[in-house]
Amino acid sequence: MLNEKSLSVSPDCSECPIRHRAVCARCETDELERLEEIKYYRKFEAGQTVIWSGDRMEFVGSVVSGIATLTQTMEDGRTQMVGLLLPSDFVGRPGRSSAAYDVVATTDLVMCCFRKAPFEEMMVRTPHIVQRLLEMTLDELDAAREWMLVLGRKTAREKIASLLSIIARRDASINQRDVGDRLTFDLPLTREAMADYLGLTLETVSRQVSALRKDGVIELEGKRHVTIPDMGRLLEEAGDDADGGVFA
Amino acid sequence: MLNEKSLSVSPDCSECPIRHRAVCARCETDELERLEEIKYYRKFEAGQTVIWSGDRMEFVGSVVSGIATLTQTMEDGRTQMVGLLLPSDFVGRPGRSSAAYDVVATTDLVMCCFRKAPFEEMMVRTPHIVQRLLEMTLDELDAAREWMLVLGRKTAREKIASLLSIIARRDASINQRDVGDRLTFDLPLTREAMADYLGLTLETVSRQVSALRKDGVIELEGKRHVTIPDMGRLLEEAGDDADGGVFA
DNA sequence: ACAAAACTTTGACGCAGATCAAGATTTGGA
DNA sequence: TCCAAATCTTGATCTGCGTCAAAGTTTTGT
Repeated sequence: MLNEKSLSVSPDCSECPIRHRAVCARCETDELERLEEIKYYRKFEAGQTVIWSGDRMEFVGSVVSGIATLTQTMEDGRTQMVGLLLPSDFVGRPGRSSAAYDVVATTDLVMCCFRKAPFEEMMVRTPHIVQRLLEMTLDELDAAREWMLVLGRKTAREKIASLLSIIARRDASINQRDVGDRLTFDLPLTREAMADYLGLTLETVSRQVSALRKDGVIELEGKRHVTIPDMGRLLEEAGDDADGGVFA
Repeated sequence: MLNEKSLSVSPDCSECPIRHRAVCARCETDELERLEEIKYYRKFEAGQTVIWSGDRMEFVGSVVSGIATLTQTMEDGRTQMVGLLLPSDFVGRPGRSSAAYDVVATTDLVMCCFRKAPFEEMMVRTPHIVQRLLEMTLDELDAAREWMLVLGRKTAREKIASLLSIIARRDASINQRDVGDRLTFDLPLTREAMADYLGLTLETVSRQVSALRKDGVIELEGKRHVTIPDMGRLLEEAGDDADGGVFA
C-alpha cells in the first residue's frame, strides 16, 4: 500500500479531461471553485486495491484516468465483478459509511477525491451535483440491467462477444472514431478479469476468444490487441439486434 | 387492454400508504400539493402489461400496491427479469422518452402516476424530489449488483434460496415481523417468473423448490404458501453469510 | 359443476461449461 | 540477459442444468 500517492498539486478543474462528463459536469464556475477547495488527487498502481469491502469510506470521487473494477466476493471465494469504472465514473455512495464492494485498480489509476463529509454537505446545497449524480446513477442502473441479461441468459460465446462489443463501442466513443469502421483496441482486462465479469471460468473465456478468432469475428495481435473487422457481425454474435444499442 | 382503469378520485397524499417511502417522501406540504395537482391513479389487473419496451412513455409513477416486474427480452425470445417493483418503487426514467423494459403487473396493481413533462419540470425546481430519487436509485443499483452475483456465480439451489430469503426479508419488514422467528409468506411469483428472475428454467426451479422442501429448509402448503422454520439455515443455503444482510 | 386452460411436478437424457491437468507464452525483476 | 512468476492456451473428463416429454394439480370461465 506504500505505492499509493497523494499529489499535492491537483490540476485546475477547467483543464480537467473529465470536466464535462463527471459528477461536476453541470456545476457553474463558483460551484466548481468550492469543489476545488475540497478535492485532492490520488494515484494508484495497476493491481492495487483502492478500497476493501467493509472498510470505512473516507472519500468519494471520480476516475480521472485508468480503469478500476467493482467486485463482490462470497465467503468461499467465488467472485463476481459488478462494475467497471472508467474515466468520469463516480466511486462511492454518499450517505453510506462503509464500502459495499472491493474497488481494484486494473491499470494505473488517477482519482479526483473529495472528503466524504464536506462533499455530502455540499450536495445538500448544490442541486447541480445531485442532478448529475442521479443521471449517472440511472445510466449505471441501465448498464447493470443489461449486464443481468448477459449473466442470466447468454451463452459463453455470446457473453464474450457482448463484452468485446461494449469495450469496442466505449473505446470508439472516447476516441471519436466511427462505429462501423474496422475498430481496434487493447483489452484492458486479463482473461481472469473477463471471467469475473461474465460469470465464467478463465478457461472458458480463453476457449471462446480462440473460437471467435478462428471464426473471423475478431482478429488478435498478441493476447490483448483486438481488432473488429465487422461490428455488425460481432453484435449478431452477442445476440443483440445489430441495429439497436449502437448509440447507447 | 380495456381492463385498465383510470380512477377519477385519487386519495389524499396525506393518507397514502407509501407517503414516507416513495419519491415524494421528502416533500414538504406545499410541494406535495403541487404534486397532487399532476397526479392520477391507475389500476392494472394481474397479468396486464403496464408498458411495452420501446413504447413512448407518457408517465412516470410509484407503485402504490401490488407487484410488477421489469423484463428484458432478446430477439429469439429469451427473457430475463431485471427488476421487481414493490409498493413505493418508482417506475420510469425522467429524461428518457421511450421505455427500456417491459413492465408487467404480476398481481393487481395500483399506480400513482405523474405525466412525464410536468414531473420533469417540477424536478428542476424541487431538490427534495431529486434527492429522494437519487437515494432510491442508489438502492436499486445495490440490489441489481447483489442480483448480478446471484446470476453469475450461484448454483440453482443457492439461487432459489436467495430469492426466498429476499422475499421473506421484505415481507417481514413490511409486516413489522421479527426475522429469526418462523416466517410465513405467499410467493408472489409463478415458477416461470422465478425462473426468469434467476436465469433458470421453470423445471429447474420446480426441482430445487422440491429439494429444499425435502431437506426441511422450507415448508410448503399448496404451491405458493411458504414457511421458513429457520432463517439462518436458509441464508446458509443461499451462500450468504448468515449474519450479514439481515438488516439490508 | 364441469371442462378447459394455466400452472406445477417428475423423469430420462444430452450438452455447455466447469474442473483437473499440463504445457506454452509473456512479463518483470535482479 | 536470464530466471521466476504471471498469464494464457489447449486437452480430457465430469456434472449441473437445460431440453423434451408426460402426467398431475389448481384456477378460471361458463
